Amino acid sequence: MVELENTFKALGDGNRIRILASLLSRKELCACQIHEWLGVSGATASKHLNILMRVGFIKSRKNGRWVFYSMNSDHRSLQTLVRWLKKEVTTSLELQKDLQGLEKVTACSLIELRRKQRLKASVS
Amino acid sequence: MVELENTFKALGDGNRIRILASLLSRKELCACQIHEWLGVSGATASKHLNILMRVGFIKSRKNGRWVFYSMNSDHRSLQTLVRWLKKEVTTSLELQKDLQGLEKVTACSLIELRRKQRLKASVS
DNA sequence: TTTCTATTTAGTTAGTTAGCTAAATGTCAA
DNA sequence: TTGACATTTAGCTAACTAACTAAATAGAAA
Repeated sequence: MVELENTFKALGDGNRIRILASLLSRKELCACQIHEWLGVSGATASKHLNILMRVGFIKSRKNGRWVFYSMNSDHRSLQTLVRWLKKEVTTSLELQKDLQGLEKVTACSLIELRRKQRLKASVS
Repeated sequence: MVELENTFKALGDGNRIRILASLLSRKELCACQIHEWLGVSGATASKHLNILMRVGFIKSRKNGRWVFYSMNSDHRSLQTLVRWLKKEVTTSLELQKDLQGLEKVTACSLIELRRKQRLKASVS
Protein backbone atom coordinates (compact mmCIF):
# COMPACT_ATOMS: atom_id res chain seq x y z
CA MET A 1 0.00 0.00 0.00
CA VAL A 2 2.84 2.37 0.75
CA GLU A 3 4.17 1.49 -2.69
CA LEU A 4 0.84 2.38 -4.25
CA GLU A 5 0.68 5.58 -2.26
CA ASN A 6 4.21 6.55 -3.25
CA THR A 7 3.47 5.82 -6.90
CA PHE A 8 0.62 8.31 -6.88
CA LYS A 9 2.53 10.76 -4.74
CA ALA A 10 5.32 10.70 -7.31
CA LEU A 11 2.79 11.74 -9.93
CA GLY A 12 1.14 14.35 -7.73
CA ASP A 13 3.62 17.08 -8.67
CA GLY A 14 3.38 19.16 -11.80
CA ASN A 15 7.08 19.12 -12.56
CA ARG A 16 7.32 15.38 -12.18
CA ILE A 17 4.41 14.94 -14.58
CA ARG A 18 6.28 17.23 -16.97
CA ILE A 19 9.41 15.13 -16.66
CA LEU A 20 7.49 12.00 -17.60
CA ALA A 21 5.85 13.87 -20.46
CA SER A 22 9.27 14.90 -21.77
CA LEU A 23 10.58 11.33 -21.55
CA LEU A 24 7.47 10.00 -23.27
CA SER A 25 8.15 12.37 -26.16
CA ARG A 26 11.95 11.97 -26.37
CA LYS A 27 13.70 8.64 -26.14
CA GLU A 28 16.31 9.86 -23.68
CA LEU A 29 17.34 13.14 -22.11
CA CYS A 30 20.36 14.28 -20.15
CA ALA A 31 19.92 15.58 -16.60
CA CYS A 32 21.13 19.02 -17.68
CA GLN A 33 18.56 19.14 -20.50
CA ILE A 34 15.75 18.19 -18.13
CA HIS A 35 16.82 20.76 -15.57
CA GLU A 36 17.08 23.44 -18.28
CA TRP A 37 13.68 22.64 -19.73
CA LEU A 38 11.96 22.33 -16.35
CA GLY A 39 13.22 25.77 -15.37
CA VAL A 40 14.31 24.78 -11.88
CA SER A 41 17.72 24.34 -10.28
CA GLY A 42 19.81 21.27 -11.07
CA ALA A 43 19.44 20.13 -7.47
CA THR A 44 15.65 20.27 -7.66
CA ALA A 45 15.53 18.43 -10.96
CA SER A 46 17.85 15.77 -9.53
CA LYS A 47 15.54 15.25 -6.58
CA HIS A 48 12.48 14.87 -8.80
CA LEU A 49 14.31 12.43 -11.06
CA ASN A 50 15.33 10.38 -8.07
CA ILE A 51 11.74 10.08 -6.85
CA LEU A 52 10.61 8.89 -10.28
CA MET A 53 13.47 6.39 -10.40
CA ARG A 54 12.80 4.95 -6.98
CA VAL A 55 9.15 4.33 -7.83
CA GLY A 56 10.19 2.69 -11.10
CA PHE A 57 8.88 5.06 -13.75
CA ILE A 58 12.30 5.95 -15.19
CA LYS A 59 15.84 4.62 -15.39
CA SER A 60 19.23 6.20 -15.90
CA ARG A 61 22.59 5.46 -17.49
CA LYS A 62 25.90 7.21 -17.11
CA ASN A 63 28.30 8.19 -19.83
CA GLY A 64 31.28 9.73 -18.06
CA ARG A 65 30.01 12.75 -16.24
CA TRP A 66 26.76 12.78 -18.17
CA VAL A 67 23.63 11.10 -16.81
CA PHE A 68 20.84 10.21 -19.20
CA TYR A 69 17.27 9.40 -18.19
CA SER A 70 14.58 7.45 -20.01
CA MET A 71 11.28 5.68 -19.38
CA ASN A 72 11.65 2.34 -17.66
CA SER A 73 9.54 -0.32 -19.37
CA ASP A 74 10.70 -3.09 -17.04
CA HIS A 75 8.17 -2.32 -14.32
CA ARG A 76 5.26 -4.26 -15.73
CA SER A 77 2.49 -3.15 -13.38
CA LEU A 78 3.17 0.52 -14.14
CA GLN A 79 2.77 0.20 -17.89
CA THR A 80 -1.01 0.53 -17.89
CA LEU A 81 -0.67 3.63 -15.77
CA VAL A 82 2.03 5.02 -18.09
CA ARG A 83 -0.13 4.32 -21.15
CA TRP A 84 -3.00 6.19 -19.53
CA LEU A 85 -0.69 9.08 -18.69
CA LYS A 86 0.64 9.17 -22.24
CA LYS A 87 -2.88 9.46 -23.55
CA GLU A 88 -3.61 12.34 -21.17
CA VAL A 89 -0.38 14.08 -22.15
CA THR A 90 -1.06 13.63 -25.86
CA THR A 91 -4.52 15.16 -25.59
CA SER A 92 -3.40 18.09 -23.43
CA LEU A 93 -2.79 21.20 -25.52
CA GLU A 94 -1.06 22.81 -22.56
CA LEU A 95 1.45 20.01 -22.15
CA GLN A 96 2.03 19.71 -25.88
CA LYS A 97 2.82 23.39 -26.03
CA ASP A 98 5.10 22.99 -23.01
CA LEU A 99 6.98 20.19 -24.74
CA GLN A 100 7.79 22.46 -27.65
CA GLY A 101 10.37 24.00 -25.36
CA LEU A 102 12.41 20.82 -25.73
CA GLU A 103 13.33 21.78 -29.28
CA LYS A 104 15.48 24.63 -28.10
CA VAL A 105 17.01 22.66 -25.24
CA THR A 106 18.04 19.75 -27.43
CA ALA A 107 19.15 21.90 -30.37
CA CYS A 108 22.68 22.48 -29.03
CA SER A 109 25.26 20.05 -27.72
CA LEU A 110 25.34 19.13 -24.04
CA ILE A 111 28.68 20.90 -23.68
CA GLU A 112 27.26 24.06 -25.20
CA LEU A 113 24.18 23.83 -23.00
CA ARG A 114 26.26 23.45 -19.85
CA ARG A 115 28.48 26.32 -20.89
CA LYS A 116 25.39 28.53 -21.18
CA GLN A 117 24.02 27.32 -17.85
CA ARG A 118 27.29 28.03 -16.04
CA LEU A 119 27.37 31.47 -17.59
CA LYS A 120 23.82 32.17 -16.52
CA ALA A 121 24.54 30.93 -13.00
CA SER A 122 27.57 33.23 -12.64
CA VAL A 123 25.52 36.30 -13.59
CA SER A 124 23.14 35.80 -10.67
CA MET B 1 -2.44 19.80 -16.22
CA VAL B 2 -3.64 21.03 -12.84
CA GLU B 3 -6.51 18.61 -13.21
CA LEU B 4 -4.09 15.76 -13.88
CA GLU B 5 -1.92 16.83 -10.96
CA ASN B 6 -4.93 17.03 -8.63
CA THR B 7 -6.13 13.61 -9.74
CA PHE B 8 -2.84 12.05 -8.70
CA LYS B 9 -2.62 14.17 -5.57
CA ALA B 10 -6.03 12.86 -4.55
CA LEU B 11 -4.66 9.34 -4.81
CA GLY B 12 -1.41 10.18 -3.05
CA ASP B 13 -2.85 9.63 0.42
CA GLY B 14 -3.21 6.25 2.08
CA ASN B 15 -6.62 6.92 3.57
CA ARG B 16 -8.03 8.18 0.30
CA ILE B 17 -6.78 5.04 -1.43
CA ARG B 18 -8.49 3.05 1.31
CA ILE B 19 -11.75 4.93 0.77
CA LEU B 20 -11.69 4.04 -2.92
CA ALA B 21 -10.83 0.44 -2.05
CA SER B 22 -13.85 0.29 0.26
CA LEU B 23 -16.16 1.73 -2.40
CA LEU B 24 -14.77 -0.67 -4.99
CA SER B 25 -15.70 -3.55 -2.71
CA ARG B 26 -19.06 -2.28 -1.47
CA LYS B 27 -21.66 -0.71 -3.73
CA GLU B 28 -22.31 2.18 -1.41
CA LEU B 29 -21.31 3.26 2.08
CA CYS B 30 -22.58 5.90 4.47
CA ALA B 31 -20.25 8.70 5.64
CA CYS B 32 -20.43 7.41 9.22
CA GLN B 33 -19.46 3.89 8.09
CA ILE B 34 -16.48 5.23 6.16
CA HIS B 35 -15.36 7.38 9.06
CA GLU B 36 -15.71 4.43 11.45
CA TRP B 37 -13.80 2.06 9.21
CA LEU B 38 -11.07 4.57 8.37
CA GLY B 39 -10.44 5.16 12.06
CA VAL B 40 -10.26 8.94 11.78
CA SER B 41 -12.59 11.71 12.91
CA GLY B 42 -15.77 12.43 11.00
CA ALA B 43 -14.37 15.80 9.98
CA THR B 44 -11.26 14.23 8.50
CA ALA B 45 -13.22 11.59 6.62
CA SER B 46 -15.49 14.31 5.25
CA LYS B 47 -12.51 16.25 3.94
CA HIS B 48 -11.06 13.22 2.21
CA LEU B 49 -14.43 12.36 0.66
CA ASN B 50 -14.75 15.91 -0.62
CA ILE B 51 -11.39 15.75 -2.36
CA LEU B 52 -12.33 12.49 -4.08
CA MET B 53 -15.66 13.96 -5.12
CA ARG B 54 -14.20 17.13 -6.56
CA VAL B 55 -11.77 15.16 -8.71
CA GLY B 56 -14.60 12.95 -9.91
CA PHE B 57 -13.76 9.54 -8.44
CA ILE B 58 -16.87 9.29 -6.25
CA LYS B 59 -20.39 10.68 -5.96
CA SER B 60 -22.83 11.09 -3.09
CA ARG B 61 -26.57 11.02 -2.45
CA LYS B 62 -28.49 12.18 0.60
CA ASN B 63 -31.28 10.34 2.38
CA GLY B 64 -32.44 12.69 5.10
CA ARG B 65 -29.52 13.28 7.38
CA TRP B 66 -27.61 10.34 5.93
CA VAL B 67 -25.06 10.80 3.15
CA PHE B 68 -24.06 7.80 1.03
CA TYR B 69 -20.98 7.62 -1.15
CA SER B 70 -20.24 5.41 -4.14
CA MET B 71 -17.90 5.16 -7.12
CA ASN B 72 -18.69 7.58 -9.91
CA SER B 73 -18.65 5.85 -13.28
CA ASP B 74 -19.65 8.98 -15.20
CA HIS B 75 -16.11 10.36 -15.42
CA ARG B 76 -15.02 8.45 -18.49
CA SER B 77 -11.33 9.31 -18.56
CA LEU B 78 -10.87 8.08 -14.98
CA GLN B 79 -12.23 4.61 -15.62
CA THR B 80 -8.99 3.15 -16.93
CA LEU B 81 -7.23 4.53 -13.89
CA VAL B 82 -9.94 3.13 -11.58
CA ARG B 83 -9.70 -0.28 -13.27
CA TRP B 84 -5.96 -0.27 -12.73
CA LEU B 85 -6.43 0.70 -9.10
CA LYS B 86 -9.00 -2.03 -8.60
CA LYS B 87 -6.55 -4.57 -9.89
CA GLU B 88 -3.87 -3.31 -7.51
CA VAL B 89 -6.32 -3.38 -4.60
CA THR B 90 -7.48 -6.89 -5.45
CA THR B 91 -3.94 -8.23 -5.51
CA SER B 92 -2.88 -6.51 -2.29
CA LEU B 93 -3.12 -8.84 0.69
CA GLU B 94 -2.71 -5.88 3.00
CA LEU B 95 -5.66 -4.00 1.55
CA GLN B 96 -7.82 -7.12 1.35
CA LYS B 97 -7.19 -7.75 5.03
CA ASP B 98 -7.94 -4.10 5.76
CA LEU B 99 -11.27 -4.39 3.94
CA GLN B 100 -12.33 -7.23 6.20
CA GLY B 101 -12.95 -4.56 8.82
CA LEU B 102 -15.95 -3.45 6.77
CA GLU B 103 -17.85 -6.55 7.88
CA LYS B 104 -18.10 -5.31 11.42
CA VAL B 105 -18.88 -1.71 10.42
CA THR B 106 -21.72 -2.72 8.10
CA ALA B 107 -23.10 -5.46 10.40
CA CYS B 108 -25.22 -3.10 12.48
CA SER B 109 -27.71 -0.45 11.44
CA LEU B 110 -26.57 3.12 10.81
CA ILE B 111 -28.53 4.29 13.83
CA GLU B 112 -26.83 1.68 16.01
CA LEU B 113 -23.43 2.62 14.59
CA ARG B 114 -23.97 6.31 15.29
CA ARG B 115 -25.19 5.52 18.80
CA LYS B 116 -21.94 3.69 19.47
CA GLN B 117 -19.85 6.47 17.94
CA ARG B 118 -21.54 9.15 20.06
CA LEU B 119 -20.99 7.00 23.14
CA LYS B 120 -17.33 6.54 22.30
CA ALA B 121 -16.93 10.27 21.68
CA SER B 122 -18.43 11.16 25.06
CA VAL B 123 -16.00 8.91 26.91
CA SER B 124 -12.99 10.79 25.57
C1' DT C 1 48.32 14.80 -9.17
C1' DT C 2 45.54 18.80 -9.55
C1' DT C 3 41.90 21.20 -11.55
C1' DC C 4 37.62 21.32 -13.81
C1' DT C 5 33.00 19.70 -14.38
C1' DA C 6 28.21 17.21 -14.06
C1' DT C 7 25.46 15.57 -10.84
C1' DT C 8 23.81 14.39 -6.38
C1' DT C 9 23.22 15.12 -1.43
C1' DA C 10 22.65 18.08 2.69
C1' DG C 11 20.58 21.75 4.95
C1' DT C 12 17.24 25.57 5.17
C1' DT C 13 12.83 27.83 4.33
C1' DA C 14 8.21 28.92 2.92
C1' DG C 15 4.16 26.76 1.50
C1' DT C 16 1.01 22.71 1.76
C1' DT C 17 -1.65 19.14 3.96
C1' DA C 18 -3.73 15.44 7.24
C1' DG C 19 -5.08 15.19 11.76
C1' DC C 20 -7.91 17.16 15.47
C1' DT C 21 -11.62 20.07 18.02
C1' DA C 22 -15.28 23.31 17.71
C1' DA C 23 -18.75 25.62 15.22
C1' DA C 24 -21.99 25.83 11.49
C1' DT C 25 -25.45 23.81 8.48
C1' DG C 26 -29.20 21.03 7.18
C1' DT C 27 -32.64 17.42 8.41
C1' DC C 28 -35.68 14.93 11.47
C1' DA C 29 -38.49 14.05 15.57
C1' DA C 30 -41.05 15.51 19.50
C1' DT D 1 -40.88 25.57 17.45
C1' DT D 2 -37.22 23.44 19.85
C1' DG D 3 -33.98 19.97 20.51
C1' DA D 4 -31.46 16.07 18.65
C1' DC D 5 -28.59 14.43 15.21
C1' DA D 6 -25.47 13.55 10.80
C1' DT D 7 -22.48 15.83 8.30
C1' DT D 8 -19.67 19.56 6.71
C1' DT D 9 -16.85 23.69 7.35
C1' DA D 10 -13.58 26.58 9.98
C1' DG D 11 -9.52 27.10 12.45
C1' DC D 12 -5.31 25.34 14.46
C1' DT D 13 -1.06 22.55 14.50
C1' DA D 14 2.54 19.34 13.48
C1' DA D 15 4.44 16.99 9.75
C1' DC D 16 5.59 16.98 5.00
C1' DT D 17 7.49 18.81 0.62
C1' DA D 18 9.31 21.73 -3.47
C1' DA D 19 12.30 25.37 -4.05
C1' DC D 20 16.94 27.22 -3.27
C1' DT D 21 22.16 27.48 -2.06
C1' DA D 22 26.20 25.14 -0.59
C1' DA D 23 28.85 21.10 -0.05
C1' DA D 24 30.02 16.47 -1.41
C1' DT D 25 30.88 12.93 -4.85
C1' DA D 26 32.41 11.02 -9.04
C1' DG D 27 34.50 11.33 -13.55
C1' DA D 28 37.38 13.68 -17.10
C1' DA D 29 41.10 16.60 -18.66
C1' DA D 30 45.45 18.89 -18.10
